[in-house]
Amino acid sequence: MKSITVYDIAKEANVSVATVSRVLNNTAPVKKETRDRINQLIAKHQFQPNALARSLFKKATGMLGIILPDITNPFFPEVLSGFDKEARRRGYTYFLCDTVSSNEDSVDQYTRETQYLGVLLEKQVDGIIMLGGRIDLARPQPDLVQDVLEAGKRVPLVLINGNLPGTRIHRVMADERLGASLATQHLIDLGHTDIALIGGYLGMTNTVQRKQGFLKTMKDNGLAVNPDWLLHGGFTVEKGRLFTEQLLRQPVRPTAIVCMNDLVAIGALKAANQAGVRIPDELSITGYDDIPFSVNSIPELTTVSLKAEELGHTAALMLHRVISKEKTPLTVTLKPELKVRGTTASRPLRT
Amino acid sequence: MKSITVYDIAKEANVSVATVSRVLNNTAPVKKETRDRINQLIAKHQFQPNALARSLFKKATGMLGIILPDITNPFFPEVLSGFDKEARRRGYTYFLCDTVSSNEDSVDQYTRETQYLGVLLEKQVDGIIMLGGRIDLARPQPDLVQDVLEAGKRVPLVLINGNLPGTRIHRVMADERLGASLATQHLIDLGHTDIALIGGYLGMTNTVQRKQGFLKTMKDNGLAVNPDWLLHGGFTVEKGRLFTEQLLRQPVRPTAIVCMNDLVAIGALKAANQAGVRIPDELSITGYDDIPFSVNSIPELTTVSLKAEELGHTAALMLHRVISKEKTPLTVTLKPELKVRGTTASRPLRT
DNA sequence: ACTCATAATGAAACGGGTTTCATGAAACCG
DNA sequence: CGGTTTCATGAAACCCGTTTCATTATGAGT
Repeated sequence: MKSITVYDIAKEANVSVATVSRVLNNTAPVKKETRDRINQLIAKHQFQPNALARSLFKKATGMLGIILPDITNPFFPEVLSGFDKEARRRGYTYFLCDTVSSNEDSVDQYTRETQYLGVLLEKQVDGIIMLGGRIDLARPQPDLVQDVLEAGKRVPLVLINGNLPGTRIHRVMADERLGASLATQHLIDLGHTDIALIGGYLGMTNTVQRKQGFLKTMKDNGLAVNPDWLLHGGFTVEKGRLFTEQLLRQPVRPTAIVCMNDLVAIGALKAANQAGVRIPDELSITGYDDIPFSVNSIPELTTVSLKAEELGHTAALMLHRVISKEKTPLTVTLKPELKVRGTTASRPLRT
Repeated sequence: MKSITVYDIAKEANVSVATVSRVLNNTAPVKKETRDRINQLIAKHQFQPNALARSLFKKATGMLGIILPDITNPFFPEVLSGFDKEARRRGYTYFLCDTVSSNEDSVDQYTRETQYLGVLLEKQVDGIIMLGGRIDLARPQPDLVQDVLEAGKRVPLVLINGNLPGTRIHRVMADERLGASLATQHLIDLGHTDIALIGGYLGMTNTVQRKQGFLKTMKDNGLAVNPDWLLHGGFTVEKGRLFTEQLLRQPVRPTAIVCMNDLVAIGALKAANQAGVRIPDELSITGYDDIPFSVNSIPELTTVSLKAEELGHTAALMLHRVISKEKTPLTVTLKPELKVRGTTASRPLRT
């Protein structure tokens, strides 16, 4: 029941706790004979020093926190996996804070993020990763921004896909405009002119930026955008299906759809399938994120790869640098890549 | 830089630290006037007590650990989400320990699990969830089992889908035999007699048990099992595809395939698709796990639902009960459910 | 006015380590 | 051989809260 301590070891080895500590951390020379005796006792009792006590003194815990919206969205495990690898390699453990899964009591997400920030601060984590794109300008949340900045002053903090321009917060971002542009240009190159854009929340930075990329590319190619073909309000499969059904009901149908993420694209796929519209012959679809599953749809999804793992990996590295006061750039922007697979094809001939 | 402490507050309020502590925890009456003064200072300085120091004294940290194989496998985020909800509701935070993602240095998974056990113990977590089914009889790992038992003696520990019969470790499990039986019987009821079983590792408990369920059901229905149609050695999409290609190459093909998990089933779907075999008309396929994506394949996957979220949820609840010394059964077994969707149909007529 | 219970508060111990400072012993050096 | 290092080790302070114990102030009851 009662766990054993350095004091117990010290007493049994007939030395001071200081000596035991020195053996544990190899921080000063100890006579071989003494060291052996202590090590033996440590092994015998399976003694493990209490990390709380150690951290309390050292003012470093080796613990990080990562705040993300929803582990159930397959994009995030990818990011997390990249983060995990790097964090682990550097000897950190981390708290996972899911702001959506845990949201039973209808507290809004901003509040939840702030709450977690507080909890992590209390736990004395060495650093925090925030992931989301919820912190944005389109719908500023002064309190949260304030809290984040405040937290950033108290503990190293790295934002993934978070937009907080003009601040001194470290960030790693994906070039959203470029990504959307890639997808759009690909479709245009295939001859498409009637292109829809669906999914996302206009209150979120990523959505806004992707939309900008889409619009600019259309404009640069001299193409008109049909306002009825701009459907926003969700990132789920279900929404994707709904939006696509809506598009297919219209008198003039687009020949291609740019989706705000892969989930929405899957929804589009399902709707098309149900309506008997053949993919990609009659309708081209692009996704966004390149979640692992995008290669498992039939046909395989053409999508923009955010390099989710790299995002997480880079953030972890950056955070570590900040913690250990190494030099590191304030912002790193990752270039997405277009993965051309099976859901896009040349524009069908109009009947 | 230097964070402020109860001492700073105490000094500024001209009281003892004891009084500040009492205000913080509302643990003894404090004169209103004094309390207000202290609260004001706390607000002013945004003071947050150091959880390390508090935990050190209280011998309770409010921290849990969850060890799982691979967050990138879509089954685990589901479990995690269920766990997260409940843990959060009870005021716990938790460390996530991924034994595969973080496995760069080719340390085997058993070792990694043991390592994490040690780390979590050091960090003084209040309890641990282990998830996996890696701890098994088929391929006993005496060291790990020993370590787990040892850990279980030191800290409350709940196993999800872990097999450690005859021990006093708390467990929540899915009835694997029943699940496999459900899928198999469903196919038999549809008229199938030539049924293959693919995927999984024979060294893992879940695989062994599912196989037992399959074999028993076949036998109970007086059906023969073709040993060439029992293909094991992996849980991935890729493996599923390989196995299915192998099946399709055989002179006599099965008319139905029971897959060890949804990923394998997706692979089977892809292989069939590529080979021009229509699903479900020419070949029926069942999955296992009911990952969120199983409703997004085309056609939607018939699968056995493990109720992953409930698994996580139940484990969290159980762990909490153990921690707070409430009574709780040693083992809870969840009954899986068959979700009949689009990949199974009546046996095709033999040509 | 006089107990007695209760409120209000401070001093000090405690939790389990790490580190600084001081001291004695052994080793090195010219 | 005396002086300077280096080795080896212990005592005590420190990290930052919580709790126990003791003491004084306040109020109720008779």
